[in-house]
Amino acid sequence: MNRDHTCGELRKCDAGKHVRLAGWVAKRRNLGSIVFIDLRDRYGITQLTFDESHSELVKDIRNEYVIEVEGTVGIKETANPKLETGEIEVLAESCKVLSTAKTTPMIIADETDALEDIRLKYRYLDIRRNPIKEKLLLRDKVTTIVRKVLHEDDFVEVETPILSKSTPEGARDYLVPSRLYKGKFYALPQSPQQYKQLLMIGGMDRYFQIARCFRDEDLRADRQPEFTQIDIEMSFADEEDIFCEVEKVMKAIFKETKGIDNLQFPRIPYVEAMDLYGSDKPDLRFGNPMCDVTELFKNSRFAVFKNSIAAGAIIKALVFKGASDKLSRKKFDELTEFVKIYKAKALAYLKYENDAFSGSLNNALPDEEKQALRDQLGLENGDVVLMIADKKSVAQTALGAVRKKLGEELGLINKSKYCFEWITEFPMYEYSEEENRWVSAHHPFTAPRDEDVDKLISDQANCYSRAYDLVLNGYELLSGSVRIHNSEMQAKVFDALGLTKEQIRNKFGFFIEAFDYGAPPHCGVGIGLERLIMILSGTDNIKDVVAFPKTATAYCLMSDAPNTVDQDQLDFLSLEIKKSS
RNA sequence: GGUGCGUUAGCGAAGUUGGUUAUCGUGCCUCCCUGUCACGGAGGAGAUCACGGGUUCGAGUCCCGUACGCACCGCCA
Repeated sequence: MNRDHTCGELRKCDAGKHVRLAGWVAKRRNLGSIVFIDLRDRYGITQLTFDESHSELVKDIRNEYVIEVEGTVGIKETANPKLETGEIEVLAESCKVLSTAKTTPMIIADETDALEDIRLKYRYLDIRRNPIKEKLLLRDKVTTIVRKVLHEDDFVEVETPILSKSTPEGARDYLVPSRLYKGKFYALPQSPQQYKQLLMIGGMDRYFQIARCFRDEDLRADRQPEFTQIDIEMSFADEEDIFCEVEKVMKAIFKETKGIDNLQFPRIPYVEAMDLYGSDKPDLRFGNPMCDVTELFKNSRFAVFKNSIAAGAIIKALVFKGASDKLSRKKFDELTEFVKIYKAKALAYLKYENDAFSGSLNNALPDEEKQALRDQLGLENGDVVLMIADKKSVAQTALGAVRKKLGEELGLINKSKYCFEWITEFPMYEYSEEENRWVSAHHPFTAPRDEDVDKLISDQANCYSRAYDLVLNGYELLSGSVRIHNSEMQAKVFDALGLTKEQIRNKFGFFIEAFDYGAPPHCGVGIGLERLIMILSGTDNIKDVVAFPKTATAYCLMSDAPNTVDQDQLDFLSLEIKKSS
């Protein structure tokens, strides 16, 4: 054994003990004939003190050397309140170098000097830093809680294949060429969706898995190509059962990691969320719902409004109370550019100050319309109202994005709050301009609402499903649905998606067949583990909570994956790389 | 697929209207220092200014392209 104690555990009461520690040299302070060394391991930092008679021992010790030290625990003359072990030091009597280290390319401390790309290239050094280390430890704590809670409720952890079958109708798959079946490919699972449903048919009843998922789509600050899903499925259950189970898991996690036990889980139908917040994942840590003022301007003397409405547009308005002195002309110009990202043509605004209006709409709108607007929105002095007139989906999402942006910038968000909400009754389908057909909004195994069964084929635009998301602080934390469990219903959905019998058999054959042998009603969710850890640890960067993350172009700066392979490897797989055009 | 921003010693940044030896902080090395904990003090080394092309008497600085990084839109059943 190189050590009998860790660098995080010694306290005042250990004074006088003879101990042996091992770890990394975090910092060396040489005061002449007395030398201090901060020794770091996973558990913390302990100061080693080498007095005059021992300072020769550490003459050649440099930062990040791995050393083993024996000594006696002593009390510091003045304590360091910043360290858990700040009251003690170890008066070193020996020092053995277990490993030397070159000068590191980044400073290894809570506050490093390096930017993210250097940290990713030397991720093993980054992991020595508390901010990253703590998130990995939190992740472990959360999965431990999840396993405990679910096992208590009779859920069974089952592992499903990583080498699986390409999923049509979804994200792009990562493919793995087969050696034994030339020209054929395995796909890495986008989620264990079909397997877990087959486990229900297999009578597994209550299943979960901490499951790796892979999606070959472009990345974002909250999206990695491979990620982990806490995947849950239960039989003989509906929304109430699964919501209850998920809420139980969330309550346990927040209780044990944050000491919070008053979580609320309100439910908002999708249509209402879009209407009020312009998002299917609204951040409810602040209010500021949008209002529909289309009716008010139907016969407006402002031609732009009137004509837009006549052409099918709606007008959404968003009020920020008391924000008039915080939003400058320059800010409105910036916001006008911002909404263009979301395809909105323009952003109009009015300020109401000293019982008078000003702003881009002030001259365009007659007094009576402005007063009507003031009355409908309940405007008071100091308020600002932002408006977008556009087709419904654009007006909603663009103004919703403004709500989110200004909520952040005006400091309306209470960062210590955790606001969950269930978004329910998602649309069954959405129209794909690319493919010129209706595609599943969730996935094709999602059950429709009972009252919308007759719209499955005849009225796809107004057909809603039993799919739901759980949102936390504006992040989509999980998605799930009640699944279809009878073949007739499933056939109708495939029909609505425009799939031929041939396509259905090729794409979903084994899966559909299973439903002919007795499928229980079932439903489930997949919880995005990284997003949960991000929120719990207060970061907005998913890379911070992944041990070895990829860059925005899905590249690993540390290992240089993906890489080229030897010709024999390609030959085994009968693969040939096309010369790029 | 698209938009925007960025790339200058190990790391992080500054670099003005194009002008001579590229600046600062930190890290690193050497020396001094017995109570530091972001120790302090003195000295030193360290840069093909991402790459390729162009404009110019002259380019870190202006233009074009490429690569890489970040964020966003599309995409993510």
